[in-house]
Amino acid sequence: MDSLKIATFNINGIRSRLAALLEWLKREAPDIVCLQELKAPDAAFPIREIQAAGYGAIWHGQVSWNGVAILAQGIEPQETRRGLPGGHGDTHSRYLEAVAHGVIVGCLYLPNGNPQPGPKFDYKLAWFERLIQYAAAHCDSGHPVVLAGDYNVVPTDEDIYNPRSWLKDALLQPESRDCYRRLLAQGWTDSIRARYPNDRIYTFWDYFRQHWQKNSGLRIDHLLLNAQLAPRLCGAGVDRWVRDQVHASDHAPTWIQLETRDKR
DNA sequence: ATGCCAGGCACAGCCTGA
Repeated sequence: MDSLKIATFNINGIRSRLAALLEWLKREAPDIVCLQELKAPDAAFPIREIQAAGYGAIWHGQVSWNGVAILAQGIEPQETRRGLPGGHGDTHSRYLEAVAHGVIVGCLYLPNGNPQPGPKFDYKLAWFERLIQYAAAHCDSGHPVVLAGDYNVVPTDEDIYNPRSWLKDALLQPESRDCYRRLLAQGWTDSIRARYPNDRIYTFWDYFRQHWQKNSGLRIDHLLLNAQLAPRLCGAGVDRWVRDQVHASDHAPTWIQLETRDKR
């Protein structure tokens, strides 16, 4: 291969969306996939079907909510972490990390945080602080690292169709955006924004009010690259056709391509 | 200010999502 394609996809229920996942894998053939919102316990993860599609996988499920997985084409991802450090008593399955195809891949599902203010928003910010602290070491490690997932943050007003009706939402709060900025300031590259500095790019369209049909979207799924990987970024996109299918997830797969050999 | 759709589970209305 001359490039490495890494995707993140909030699948919103892997059991309800398995056929869509398999069709997408077949058509787009990503090398690495980060999945969020499995909404299934570990025993219900469809590993057989995913292996039949040519992917190895690791997963961290949970009954009803959350759940993350990492898929790798043709190989078994080598798990390096399950859950962020700290967060005593945090039972949510929201972080999984592996080495695959020569890169360290962190797959994350950041808490939504609504309603705010309130305990759920406090949990979101506390989780974000744990991520920021953990990511600092990764950023400067000298290893190639990508942190991909559903960050549940709209970074700026350029990342939403119209902020007016979302001003009180946890995804747009100054505290949430400040956490995201501080994470980037460690030295991470927001690869979609780097690749499309002036375009409206959305990765999520809620099921209400015909938002998909009107392209009233939000950009909340992000792939962050550290300094070892950023120079290799050579492509990015959103597989909008997946969102257009009947019975689709409210997110679309979001992906980047990395040159296999470093350009520097 | 709330509901709007949608998935999952106590399979009947909730809870959660974003």
